[in-house]
Amino acid sequence: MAKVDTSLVAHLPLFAGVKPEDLEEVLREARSARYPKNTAIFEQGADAQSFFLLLHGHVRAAKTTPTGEQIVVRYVAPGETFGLAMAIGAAHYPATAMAVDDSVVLIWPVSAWPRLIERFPAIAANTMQTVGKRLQESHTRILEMSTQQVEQRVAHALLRLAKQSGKKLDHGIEIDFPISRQDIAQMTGTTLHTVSRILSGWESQGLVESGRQRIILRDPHGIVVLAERNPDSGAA
Amino acid sequence: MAKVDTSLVAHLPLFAGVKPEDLEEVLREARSARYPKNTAIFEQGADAQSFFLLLHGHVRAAKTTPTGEQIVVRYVAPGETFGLAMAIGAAHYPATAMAVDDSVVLIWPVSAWPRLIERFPAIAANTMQTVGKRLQESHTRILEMSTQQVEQRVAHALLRLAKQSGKKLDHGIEIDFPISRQDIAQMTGTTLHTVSRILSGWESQGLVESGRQRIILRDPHGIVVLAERNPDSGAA
DNA sequence: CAGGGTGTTTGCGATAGCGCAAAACGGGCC
DNA sequence: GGCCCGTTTTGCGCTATCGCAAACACCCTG
Repeated sequence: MAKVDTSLVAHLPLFAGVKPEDLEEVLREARSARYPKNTAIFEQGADAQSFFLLLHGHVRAAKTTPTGEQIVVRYVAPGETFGLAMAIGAAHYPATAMAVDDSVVLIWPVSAWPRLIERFPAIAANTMQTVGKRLQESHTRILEMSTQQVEQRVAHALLRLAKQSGKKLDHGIEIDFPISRQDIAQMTGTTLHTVSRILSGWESQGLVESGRQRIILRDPHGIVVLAERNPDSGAA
Repeated sequence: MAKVDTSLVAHLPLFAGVKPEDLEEVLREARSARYPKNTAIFEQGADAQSFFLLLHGHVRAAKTTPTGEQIVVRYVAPGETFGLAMAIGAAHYPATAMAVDDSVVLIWPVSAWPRLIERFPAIAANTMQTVGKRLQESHTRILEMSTQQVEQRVAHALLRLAKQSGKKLDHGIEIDFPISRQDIAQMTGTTLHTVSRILSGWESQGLVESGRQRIILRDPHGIVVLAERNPDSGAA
């Protein structure tokens, strides 16, 4: 297993406030692993034995209901942590993590957590902020699901994905990992059919360009307008 | 301002792992205050200058959209903390807190937080768990909003309220604070009209008894059945 | 005890979005 | 180069739920 260069991760929010010379000690406790596209990293309900930092690739965290329905909790971008169950006192992972692209992660055993935060309180503080931010994002999502129609929610979801994982092209912004209509439906609380109809519509208006598991925002500003427009103020 | 007896709060999750003799020191940094029914404790967007522990009463945390729509983030029960913005690194309160009943709270200035968690790391850990639990509850709520119909969501919401703040009566469980149909609508992502219709239906089936800002679950088990039933498996 | 105001109930029409089904598409694999 | 499979598109009918409006009920106040 190749050693991870501290300079590659020193700037990450997780390590803010950790002295560079200490960082090596933190990394020594971790191992790295590669997960090919479409492999599970951990399963919902499994014992939370590790926590993770994504170095390369993209990971989808999804939650499944007893009846088999799924929602996408979030997409993890490089530099973000995931599988923090133990930090919040959960013994089992509350969701399933799947690599949607070939991905490389750092893995710490949960047993290292108490020692880490004792030696490096900044890590605990940073994690607290991360969890807090996710809580606020969740609330935003609930707010949107409560007050907006599907089209607006899809617009917001795409804009967030573009911001988090967008690759700038000269003719727009491309979501930088494979994502299906079904995935977007599971992020916005609708069906793949409705998402497909919406994207088709947008495509014919030149707002997006899309294909199999691929979406390019051709007119991000136009989508912002859609996202923010009051539903009953629109033209016919 | 009356001194708060440590024995009244020693058992709260927030103080788990804090030695009783240290508790007094923690409480010395707080002041207590009383908020009459229907007064705001803090407003969304205001500077987060304090964090709170509810001693008596009930508090509603609600978030408002730019266009004036509201959702209820949660109801705070006695013993719970709220207004933790600063713990998660937010400079402003992300929601408005309003006493829905005459309420008594302990108030710490945010400036006390760094000192507190340094001297009593258990408090930081407990807060982390609290925030983590709320995050999971948010995800559950998103899951429900994505996959269940309104009637089931209302059922779940009432069951949660009953669990958190239910008063046992011989003929059922009463939600122990004033709550309107509108409030329930804002918890479940629907309209007060739909909630009213649902409750009327349940009332005629003997599942609940309700009135002005008052709800009694007469048949909690029956409501559990509703909450869990697969929508398309029900009888007429 | 009457008045006013907030919360609740209910009817009715409108519709966004679902659900099902089938066809078209695309692309990788052999 | 053809085949197979997962993804996407699209049509069509259906209905859960909204939105508006009006009538009510209840409580607190004066």
